[in-house]
Amino acid sequence: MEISICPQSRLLIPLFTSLLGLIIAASSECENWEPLNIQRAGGYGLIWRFDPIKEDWDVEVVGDGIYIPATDDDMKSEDLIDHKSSLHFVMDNSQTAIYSSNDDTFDQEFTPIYCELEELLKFEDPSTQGERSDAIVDTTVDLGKLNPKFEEVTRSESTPVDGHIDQSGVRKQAVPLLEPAESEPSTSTVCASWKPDFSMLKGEICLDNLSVRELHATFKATFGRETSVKDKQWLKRRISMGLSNSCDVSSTTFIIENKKVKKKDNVEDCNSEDKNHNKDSFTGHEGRNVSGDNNTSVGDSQTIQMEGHYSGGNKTVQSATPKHHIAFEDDNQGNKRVRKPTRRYIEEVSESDSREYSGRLVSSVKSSGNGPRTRVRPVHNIQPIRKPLATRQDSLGGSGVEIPYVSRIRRGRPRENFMTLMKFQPCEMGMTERLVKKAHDGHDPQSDDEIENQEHKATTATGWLQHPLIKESGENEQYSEQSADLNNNSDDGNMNSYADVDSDDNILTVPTAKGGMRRKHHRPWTLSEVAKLVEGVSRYGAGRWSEIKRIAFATCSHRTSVDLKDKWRNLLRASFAQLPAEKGVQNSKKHSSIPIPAPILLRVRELAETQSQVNPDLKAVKFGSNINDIRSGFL
DNA sequence: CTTAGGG
DNA sequence: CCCTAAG
Repeated sequence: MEISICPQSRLLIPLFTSLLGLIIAASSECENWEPLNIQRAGGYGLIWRFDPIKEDWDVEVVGDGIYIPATDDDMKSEDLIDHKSSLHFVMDNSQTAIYSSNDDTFDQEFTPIYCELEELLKFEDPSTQGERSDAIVDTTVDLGKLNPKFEEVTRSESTPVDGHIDQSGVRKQAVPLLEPAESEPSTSTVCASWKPDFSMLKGEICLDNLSVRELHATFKATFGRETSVKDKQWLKRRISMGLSNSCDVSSTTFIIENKKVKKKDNVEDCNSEDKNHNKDSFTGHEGRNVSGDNNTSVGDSQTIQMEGHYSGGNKTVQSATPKHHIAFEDDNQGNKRVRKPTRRYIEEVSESDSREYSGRLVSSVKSSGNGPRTRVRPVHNIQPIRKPLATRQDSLGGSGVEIPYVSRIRRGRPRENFMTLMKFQPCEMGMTERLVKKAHDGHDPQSDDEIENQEHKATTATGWLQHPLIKESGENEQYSEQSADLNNNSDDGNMNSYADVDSDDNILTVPTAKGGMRRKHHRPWTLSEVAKLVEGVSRYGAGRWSEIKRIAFATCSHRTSVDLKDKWRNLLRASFAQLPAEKGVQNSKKHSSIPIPAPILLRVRELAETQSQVNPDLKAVKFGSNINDIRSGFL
């Protein structure tokens, strides 16, 4: 079996690795496993080959063998990967299968399918490539059906595939991947459940071949710090995990050379390629509905990745692919799903390491099923010893290549790929296709501005947000909290920018442009957020914070329901405070926070009144209307 | 866990 | 924004 995977699918690699042996992922619309275009990938790639003899995986490097890391740029402005860059399989008979499954039983039914594969796209041979690509289009495999049946298929069998690959095209082997949990130093349970990791494929980016020393180097490259652990097995595992942490990988640069992972000093060329590659990505999602619930569709592998990394994340997001989790073969054992190590896990791993010199257990990040948002809570015996660790601006072995601190820096906030994805899956409320489309169409900042303007106009005209075009503020400089996110995230490999906006690390205050000090965790509310909040309240009523949070703030991993509540409280205060003065606009305040447009405040007040949130004396007007009526007006 | 309210 | 109490 051979699987090609293009570097641009690097985010897939982790996925891939976690899947190897089961090799599948799905999303609600992850219908297609289309051929990888190595050509476009720039000629780099990895080929994993299953050696039937050794019953093991080998990895081969195609092209320069440069493992192109994801640049944050890519993620910021473009798709993570082309949605066509997915896993693909080539059957014995040179047919390629597209995996297509939206079967509900997917996660349960799916069993690893080992395909006898041959090299898919020899990119030295374009003709072959095209040919196969064509063939691929029509070949689909329904995993649901495929699974059970393939159990019987023997290895030697090879049946032609015509148009529709049927069972015979694919075969499944016993999955040798499942091994009893090995004992290793400082394991976490998460790890245990994450079975199919690199260590299973001896390909393992060939960490196997590395000496302890090299492993240490790799470790450092991966995690940005050293380790004293000598246990090769452990090291490999850690590294694997680190690498598997997609975005983390992305920020680290490796060269795979002679089947060894090495640090790569020069990154530029790769990046540029990535950009080209991802250029058109957005259109891939165009027109997809954004209804936010079960139908939410994110493209293909992206969803997978998203899930991979935010498996515990935002519910709304998760619901996008609720039934398409990746299941591991061993269903008998409790149907455990395969999960990538959580950020927390990684963190813990790192920190357990830190213990070596700190002598203290540090971790206390609240990671939960509730989303990327994490908080440092004074729950256990935490020592603020994170401080010295936090700023690590290590560079790779003095090479000058900066390695983002994989485990700790990126806490509390979703990665930008996440954000990017979410961007095209905006809150459904009042959200308009138009807006979405617009976003898809070209991301013209100008037009976004226009939208914003329109919004304002509408607002002022009616004193009401008729169509709260909650802009996904990424593009607008003015209120771009998200853009800040993106930019900031995009600098993952660029430690400098870490200092401010983001990184909810230990530091409590952060210098602002104006010289003031701002709390680190403080995220000024953007207008769009406020609008969302208002809209949310209008729909669900004040008090249904979690609802609002889930629906309207699906994209905002920060902003807990409590935050919403607080903000609403403030809005209320503001709206009524401003009332008597009847100021045209909200000028007087020289608060650092953005001024809230009068119309919004108006609406806040309005809502407050209709929802009996007002002081009894203030709500004279109230009686006429039923709350439900009012609400229904917005539904 | 969610909501509400105080700090 | 944080924390906590209460359901």
